[in-house]
Amino acid sequence: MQVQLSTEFALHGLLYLAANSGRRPIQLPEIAQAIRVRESYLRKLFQQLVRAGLVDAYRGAAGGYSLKRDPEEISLHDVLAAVEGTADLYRCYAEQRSCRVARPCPIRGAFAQAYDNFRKSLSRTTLASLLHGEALQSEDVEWLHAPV
Amino acid sequence: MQVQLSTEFALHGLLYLAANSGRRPIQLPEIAQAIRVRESYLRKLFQQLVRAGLVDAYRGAAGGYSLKRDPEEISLHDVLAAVEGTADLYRCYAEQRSCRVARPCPIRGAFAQAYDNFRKSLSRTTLASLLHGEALQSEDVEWLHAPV
DNA sequence: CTATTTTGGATATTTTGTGTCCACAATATA
DNA sequence: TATATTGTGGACACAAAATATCCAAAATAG
Repeated sequence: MQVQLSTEFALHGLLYLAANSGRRPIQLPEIAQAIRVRESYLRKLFQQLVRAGLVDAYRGAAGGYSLKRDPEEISLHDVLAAVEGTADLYRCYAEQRSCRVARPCPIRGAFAQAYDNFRKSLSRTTLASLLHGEALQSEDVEWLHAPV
Repeated sequence: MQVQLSTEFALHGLLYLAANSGRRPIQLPEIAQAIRVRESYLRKLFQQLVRAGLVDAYRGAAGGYSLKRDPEEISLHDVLAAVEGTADLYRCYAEQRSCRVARPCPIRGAFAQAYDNFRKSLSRTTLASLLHGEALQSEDVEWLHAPV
């Protein structure tokens, strides 16, 4: 049970967009270079983020990406869900094969509740709080801003 | 991010042991049949559970497996940890490549806290509470008892 | 001793995640 | 309108992890 690397990169990319929301659309090569991920890979990732409704994409010359919502409105959970989906944590494989555990299944229930707590906790952290949160010194945000 | 099938099966196996803790060691073929998992697969799983200290194994004729601790003392989290390990949920891959996010990393911190909530929640459910918990009707436990 | 039962290692198969490429569609702007 | 630019979607290759099986060897009850 681990968060995918894709989620980490998506997060870095989104933070870069959040930190540079003044300027309008930012091209993929710039984002890729800033967060040190290969362009070809990040390209696919951003397609997912667009489909998930986290960023807007603009085609053509001077196109690029920008956040669709305010950084305050995009939580860690939103990003995780966008990249990795929202399937149940506990698959209950046995159920499809006439599992005889009680209905409603107490195992599934326990996992669902724990997962819910997890997601609630993640929902409390947003791109904005990561950028200017308590844990982040102002100097540390440097890297997120565009190169001169 | 999903709980592995192995964890589900381990859980079923352990519940069977818990429900039959009166009789002493129970052989693998019986467990496998009871929870409807192929013997060869469950065998490997139980080796993990032994190494993790959740069950005792007895070799030789009349050998088998039994719980090492009381069902009240084995939580969902114990089982999950035994099967899937206890690595950090968020790997922070970028850190190994000179990530410039702040230290301590706020992303890692947020995930760690959420994961902690998740595990705390799982720790509150034990084999015992699954067996005679509120959510489980007495009749539903039938299947966990040895065939006559 | 002997029959039984778990062990540990090797290995095969399937599924999932990671990573790349390119023809095509959309669009700003000259 | 022509052209250069930028994202899209699909296909594909590769790597890693999960799932699954087998068997010779070790341990032990009787």
